[in-house]
Amino acid sequence: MPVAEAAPVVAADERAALIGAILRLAAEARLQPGARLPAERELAERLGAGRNAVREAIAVLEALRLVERRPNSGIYLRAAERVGSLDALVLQADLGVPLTRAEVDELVELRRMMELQGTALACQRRTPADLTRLAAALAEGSGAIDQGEAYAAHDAAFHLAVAEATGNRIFLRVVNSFYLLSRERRRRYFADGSRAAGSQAQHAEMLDAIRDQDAPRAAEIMSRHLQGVESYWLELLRRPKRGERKDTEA
Amino acid sequence: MPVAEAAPVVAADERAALIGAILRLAAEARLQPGARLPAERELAERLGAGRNAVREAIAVLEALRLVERRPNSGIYLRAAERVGSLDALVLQADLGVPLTRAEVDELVELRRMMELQGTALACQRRTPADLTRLAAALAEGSGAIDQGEAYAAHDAAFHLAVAEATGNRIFLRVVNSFYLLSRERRRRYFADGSRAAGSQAQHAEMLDAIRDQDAPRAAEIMSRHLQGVESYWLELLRRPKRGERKDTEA
DNA sequence: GCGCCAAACTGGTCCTACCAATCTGGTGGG
DNA sequence: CCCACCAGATTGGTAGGACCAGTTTGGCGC
Repeated sequence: MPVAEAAPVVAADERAALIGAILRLAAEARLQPGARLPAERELAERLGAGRNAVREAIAVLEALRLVERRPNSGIYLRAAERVGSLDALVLQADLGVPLTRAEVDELVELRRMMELQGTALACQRRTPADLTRLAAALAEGSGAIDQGEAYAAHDAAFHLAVAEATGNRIFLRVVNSFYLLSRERRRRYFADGSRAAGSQAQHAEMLDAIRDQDAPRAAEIMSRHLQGVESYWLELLRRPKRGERKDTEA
Repeated sequence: MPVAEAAPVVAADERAALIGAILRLAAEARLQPGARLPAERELAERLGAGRNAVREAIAVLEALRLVERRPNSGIYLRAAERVGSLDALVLQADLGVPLTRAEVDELVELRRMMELQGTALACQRRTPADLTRLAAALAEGSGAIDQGEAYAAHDAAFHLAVAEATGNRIFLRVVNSFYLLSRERRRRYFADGSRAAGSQAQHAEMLDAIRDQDAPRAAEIMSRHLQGVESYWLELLRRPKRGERKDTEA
């Protein structure tokens, strides 16, 4: 992994930075799953932090199933790439660790799968309250465009409103994690201001279809809608802009 | 190697218990999203723990997006039911907090959605290594039945092997979380030893279909396969056995 | 060469002491 | 009477010390 890399964009909290530092340290040491990490006291000293702070970071890593603490023995890496939590990825994204090329592929595929199913479900179950929420999200998006404000968050808000309209809150949680995971990418995507209007128009179409409970049409619109982002993401993978970190990571 | 379903049985470490205690405290106080939790020092005193332990617990809750810490201000509840992490549910399950009736409904629906899609994908992409893994998982399941050992973990292992055969590791992560979430239920389901054989037979069929890349057939088998568990789960909701906690929770 | 025990090490926990920012309440000036 | 302002209490954030109870290890004695 590209060592060092001074503060990437968001200077995540110092606490979060500690988590990142520990992950980085494990990566640099080429630790395999099952390997033991340095002892808490040593981590604290090496990272220039108190043992207390280190323990908090480790507790988080443990909750995300990246690490296992064995009392009186040590802290051990887990096989994260197989069964690590989805939120472990979200955390890494928060820390500025870029997604692997493969992870982006997978995320794109999974997002499409779930959004299509979600759209169909939303058509079937949307309540008046859902329609209100969707309309509100849409309106806020329009407002943002008119005011020249950042659109990315409003795009996410609309899609999450669709997910919420499925009535399945666990589904909503998963989709929300996807959006947290791709926040930075979305921001960059909509940095090109011309994209917001197109997205917004498709959202409007989608809302109509959902209101009419026309699942096939809604799914078709969503499919078309996703196409834009997907091709952007996959294109980015093909030739990363200079000045950006490569999307390679173990 | 069978994917980690390393059921610590008593997952309720004292540390984890602290997390549970804090959640319980918030629930009992009927705290709404946005409300402030007691200060760390007060939590420590009220729960009979050190501030240190409390802070670790809070750090985990924050990572799971159940809570937000505002420096020099306080700890605030977040709107967990909308955007809380999926792993927050896994954590709660580990702590022994039963799923809501609605959550079980949603989990059943979501699991079906994803397993069906996953089966189709697995048919399309399975590699020889995947087939080997699937066969191994199947064989271990048979072994467990012959030896009269608990089958639940082997059931999960096979399904996770299918998920892994999709080649989409993020998909695998999500499905894995589902399985962690329903571990206790699965254990109870297979406590009736007669169910293992039927499950095993369907797994074998499924493996055949995946080997033949016959997606429609594999999906059909999976659908039938899921039916059993689903009706069991939903039936449980209708009339909870006495002696068990009711599945109602805020 | 083997077995055993003590010392070192590990995570788990609590405590104290600060810091810096926030929030509060009261007071003094207008 | 009202408002601006300041001091003190409160809060999360962090460092560091001190134990405990197991585990691991290494060396000593047999």
